[in-house]
Amino acid sequence: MAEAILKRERVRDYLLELIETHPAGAPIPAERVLCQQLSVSRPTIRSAVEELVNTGLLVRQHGRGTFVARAKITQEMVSDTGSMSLPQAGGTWSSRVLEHARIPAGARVGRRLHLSPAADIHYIARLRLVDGEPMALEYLHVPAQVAPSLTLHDMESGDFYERLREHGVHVSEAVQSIEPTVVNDSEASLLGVPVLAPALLFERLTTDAEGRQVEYVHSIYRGDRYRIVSRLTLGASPRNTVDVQARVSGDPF
Amino acid sequence: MAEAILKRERVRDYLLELIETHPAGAPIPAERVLCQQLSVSRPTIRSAVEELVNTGLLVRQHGRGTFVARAKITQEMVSDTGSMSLPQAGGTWSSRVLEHARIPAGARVGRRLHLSPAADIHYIARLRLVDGEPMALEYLHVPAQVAPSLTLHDMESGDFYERLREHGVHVSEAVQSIEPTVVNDSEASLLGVPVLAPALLFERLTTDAEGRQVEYVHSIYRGDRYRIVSRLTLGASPRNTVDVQARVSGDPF
DNA sequence: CCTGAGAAGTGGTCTATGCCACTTTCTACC
DNA sequence: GGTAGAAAGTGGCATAGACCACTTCTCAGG
Repeated sequence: MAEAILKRERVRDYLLELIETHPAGAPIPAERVLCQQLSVSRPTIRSAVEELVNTGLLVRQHGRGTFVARAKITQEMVSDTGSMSLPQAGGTWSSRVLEHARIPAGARVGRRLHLSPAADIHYIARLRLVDGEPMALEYLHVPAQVAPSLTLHDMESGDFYERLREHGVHVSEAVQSIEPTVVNDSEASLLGVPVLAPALLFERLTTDAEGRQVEYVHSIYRGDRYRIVSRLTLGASPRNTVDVQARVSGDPF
Repeated sequence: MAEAILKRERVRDYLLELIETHPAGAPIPAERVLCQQLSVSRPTIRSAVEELVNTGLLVRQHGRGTFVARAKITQEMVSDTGSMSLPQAGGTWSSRVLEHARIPAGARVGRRLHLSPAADIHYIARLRLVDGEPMALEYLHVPAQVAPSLTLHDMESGDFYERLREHGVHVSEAVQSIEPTVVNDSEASLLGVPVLAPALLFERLTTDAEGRQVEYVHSIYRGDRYRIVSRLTLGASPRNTVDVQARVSGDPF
């Protein structure tokens, strides 16, 4: 499999170099200049620049130029397309399984899933990382009765709801709550933040087409790395509606 | 701000029509066909399609075609009030004005409102209560230049955006971020919670139809009394919902 | 000295076109 | 009948060029 060296990627890498070596706010060469320097056409340049603008590394200003963004670490906002999961920010997500078992639900989880505390559930605890850095702790619970043959591999899969569908469970809706909290000792050490650091507590209860509770997720997200951003528009529609607009564009300084 | 009818937007709207009228998984016309139908060039088509792919409404498959995405995840924020305000929980809301002045913006607020730090703003700090019990602290900033004759009464009014409209300011959109934090000494005493208690920090930057920043709001909500609840449904159309997304930020304001 | 008009440079949009890579379908050969 | 291969249709990448909109700077004219 030879390297399919795309010009667009070559340009992007070149720009990333520039971004790293230039201070925030510094201008990068004009698009027409880059064309000559890299021997590619302007649309190709624009495509590469656009990608970096979307990820927040560059800021374009009409008539002035293109500049290195103020906060270089800002990542792109991603709308999760297929699977109904927690909102995921840009970067490379990975996860490490901390614990995995088939255990009784217990009182708290049992109440949420409308189960007897003695009923078995599939349980998995994961540390979720972005670019190798801890981002969140996630505790997933699925009643054993709902999907008896669920495997660890199923629960680790990126498209978990697809796997559930293969087990005959058709997810239909979920109620999610978000509240602020602070991390305790064990959470702090797993996430690599100080004890009592601010964090977001997500809870999600998912229901299938037959009205059964099929999943309860409890997550702790690092407050210093995670933030919820929403864009509200007042338009023709009667409510505060917004069509999926992915980006909150680059913050001019 | 006149309509600068961009072809790209025309194509996008046309595609949105198709997406709404076609079932999930249905193919949309080939790019070269769309070119003829809409009398635009293929790069323009591709640009519009790309936007919708990024927002998760379409799926492209090399060699096969472009299809309406299978399931869109939408997240509806429970917000009872019609106007574009912070989500408000049940109960009787009231507020107590803590401070009110016309002062220079200062560096932090100035940067968000795109003003010189020396530019005047209307400033009001309020303690918001629910059923007589403190719920949140709210700090509202409006550039004096935008609405020179704004009064305290205007800013205290329930329908603040309606008052702004009477001053010739037509609010059009806002970007809001939510992150976890803990309260400091003064916040703690005002809210009646212990120091370091978990809280939610809301920030909202509002823009008017002319693209001016017209309002910056900074609020601290008690974590023990306030929680965001959202209902996620699978397969619904994104209309009349608020899509919440997230981003990683290394430089929180 | 100040001011305003224009030049020059920037990003923003769009066109017309070519070729490549992948998938599906149909056909011709065995 | 089965199968390999060509053909057709799709999206993926890239080019060269044109014109527009906005910003900044310069310089002539007051």
